[in-house]
Amino acid sequence: MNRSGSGRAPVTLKDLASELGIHPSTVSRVLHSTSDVAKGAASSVTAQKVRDLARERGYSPDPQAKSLRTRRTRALGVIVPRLSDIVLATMYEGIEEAAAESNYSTFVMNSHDSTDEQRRKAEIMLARRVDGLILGDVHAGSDLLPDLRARHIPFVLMNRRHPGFPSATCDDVVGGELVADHLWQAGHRRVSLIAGEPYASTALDRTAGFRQRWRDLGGNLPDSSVIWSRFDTEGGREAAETIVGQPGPAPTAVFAVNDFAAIGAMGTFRAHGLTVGQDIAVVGFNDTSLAPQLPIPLSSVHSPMFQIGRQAMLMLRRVINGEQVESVRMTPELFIRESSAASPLDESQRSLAS
Amino acid sequence: MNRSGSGRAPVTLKDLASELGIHPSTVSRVLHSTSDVAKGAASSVTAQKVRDLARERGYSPDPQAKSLRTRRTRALGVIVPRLSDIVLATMYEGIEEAAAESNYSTFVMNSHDSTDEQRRKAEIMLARRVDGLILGDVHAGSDLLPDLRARHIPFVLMNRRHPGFPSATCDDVVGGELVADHLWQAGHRRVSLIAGEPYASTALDRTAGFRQRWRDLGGNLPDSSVIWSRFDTEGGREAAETIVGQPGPAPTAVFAVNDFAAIGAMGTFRAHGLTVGQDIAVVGFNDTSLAPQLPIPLSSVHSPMFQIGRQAMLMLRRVINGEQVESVRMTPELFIRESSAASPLDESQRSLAS
DNA sequence: GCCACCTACCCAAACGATTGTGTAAAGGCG
DNA sequence: CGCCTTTACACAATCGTTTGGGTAGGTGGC
Repeated sequence: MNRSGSGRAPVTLKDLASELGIHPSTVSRVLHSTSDVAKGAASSVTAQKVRDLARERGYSPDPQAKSLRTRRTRALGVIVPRLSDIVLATMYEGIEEAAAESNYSTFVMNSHDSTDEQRRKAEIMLARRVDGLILGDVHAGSDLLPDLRARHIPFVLMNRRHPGFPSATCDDVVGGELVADHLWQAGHRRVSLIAGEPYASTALDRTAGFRQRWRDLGGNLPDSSVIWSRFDTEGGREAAETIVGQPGPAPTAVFAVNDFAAIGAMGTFRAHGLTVGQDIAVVGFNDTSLAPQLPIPLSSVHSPMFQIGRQAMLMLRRVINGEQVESVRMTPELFIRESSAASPLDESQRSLAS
Repeated sequence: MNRSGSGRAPVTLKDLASELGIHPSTVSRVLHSTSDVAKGAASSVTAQKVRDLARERGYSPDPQAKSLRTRRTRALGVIVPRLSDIVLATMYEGIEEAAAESNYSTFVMNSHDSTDEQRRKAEIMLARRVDGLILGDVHAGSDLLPDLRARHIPFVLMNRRHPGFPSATCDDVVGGELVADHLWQAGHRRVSLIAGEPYASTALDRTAGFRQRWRDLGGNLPDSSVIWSRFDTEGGREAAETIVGQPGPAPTAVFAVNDFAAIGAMGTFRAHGLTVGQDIAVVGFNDTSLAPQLPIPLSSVHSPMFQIGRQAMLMLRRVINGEQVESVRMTPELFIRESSAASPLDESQRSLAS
């Protein structure tokens, strides 16, 4: 069984020690410590010889042995709905970068936004003895979180927040407000929301931020104009289909809480003969790299996804070290592009145009 | 699993053994084996007691201890250019699914398509003592591969291939041919290629497949019509800019070897007043979930990304077990959509139309 | 000259599992 | 009844580190 992996057996502490004629523990202390333990461990001459030989032989400590002894794996578990969602993937890139800087490694798993899978994947991670978890897929009423806390497992939330637990997120409420301001100022009065999944705080907060601000501005936004949907293009398409099919005058603007839903919606509108940016304004969320490059560039709220990932990792590290942490909400920024640049036509123009 | 409220120290073999008044090794043999070693290890009565207690206490073996002894970590390393590329992310989902089925876990890292980082990340993975590597970012002239082979490290390639090494890829040559056939039959005679990065076999094969077939059909495709580019929207935009700016009659069709490059190109064409699908046909590659949902649905060659990921994982498992493996090339399929559905206008119609 | 204190190490016990070998008791056979 | 298998375990080494204790020999103070 051990055939193929046995290229060259990795060099161990004992190898180095016996080659130098000293004890493995001495080698360990020299290599291991930041010269505070090392000071008492060996003469500077010996220490140098040890370090030189270690480099020469390409010594790298066996992480399994180390973990066994120290009870720390320096591995983290990351659970996301799906990595093929560019938003989560970008956050993961932030995690990975920050993790690598602190000599952590990360396992990632997809939960497909199923609470069952979420729990199952978490248990797999814990069976691997990860030092902590980053959960990017928490659901509104999750009972996994109290459970993990009761078991004293270090974890932080990412992207979606949950009251009472530390999280790194975008300030989604503000994001929603930005869009409300923008559309109101552009002259829109009839809007619809493609609101996302009601179990995700991102969807709830963006929607809530928009609605509250819209009301404050004097706008009217009936419940029927808020369409809950999946986060992907297909979800956006279906929601747009619903919007188009609704009785009464069509909205002049649509806010989709996710770029992909927005893209799906744009497809639908076009299929119904509406020109996005003229007949109907569309605003997305996250400002994925696609948004500015679309045939009709998509207005979108930029959320610092990469930084959210980095923050989540840094927070988790502090939780692991027993520190108290506060949730962070990073500020979003609205980028207005062609998909929502024009003011709505008034009714007379509208009928002329068609 | 570890549902019991103990919270802190996981239960060990020794705990179970002392509670039952037997030796840890007996417990190990009972739990460890698929009743072939277990048979001789304990009476069926004892075995049952062990299994019951293990379940009750939520025992799960310490993977670090296990690895230390067995010299197998059941962890794999995956290196991709960037996980925020939906193509690679989808492949990773396939890997993860297949890995989970075989009780493997995976580390993923981004190399940003830099050979330096690629090597560095590989070393980090190996320092973690992964059982094998899946490389999704191999470059044409890579010297990392022979190096890994010389060190007897089990690995397979994914997405991109490299002569002499096992890989799981799409049959990109066939993919290119499909596009050539389609565009030729639709009546196009002047085409340009947005060819991708010349160090990626995907780009090379798709381009080569197209060019060869195009010539076989009697077409003419000068070198100047093949624009090498990045794989993202920005790359597609730039390439399209180049195409539009070239002297002589503009092409009636463009084949971009990647959906994102195609999307970027579509944006550029539109900005230049060209209607994609009428004035100019565009075909992409990979058939990402976006393609059919775009405002102008994008024709694209579907590559079985998820399956490629699964295959790569299964291949790696066999390599780890010392088996001989053959590369697999999975067959692509062309989906024709609005972006390339129409036949090109001939010159007279063209001048009338404008 | 004695004691205390460094210096520069060594020793050995963990950590939690796997696995080759040993062995008492039970049972079968002649 | 003695001998030889089984049966059903126990024992102990081992994987590579870390880490709390030694300890021998030298140095310095009084």
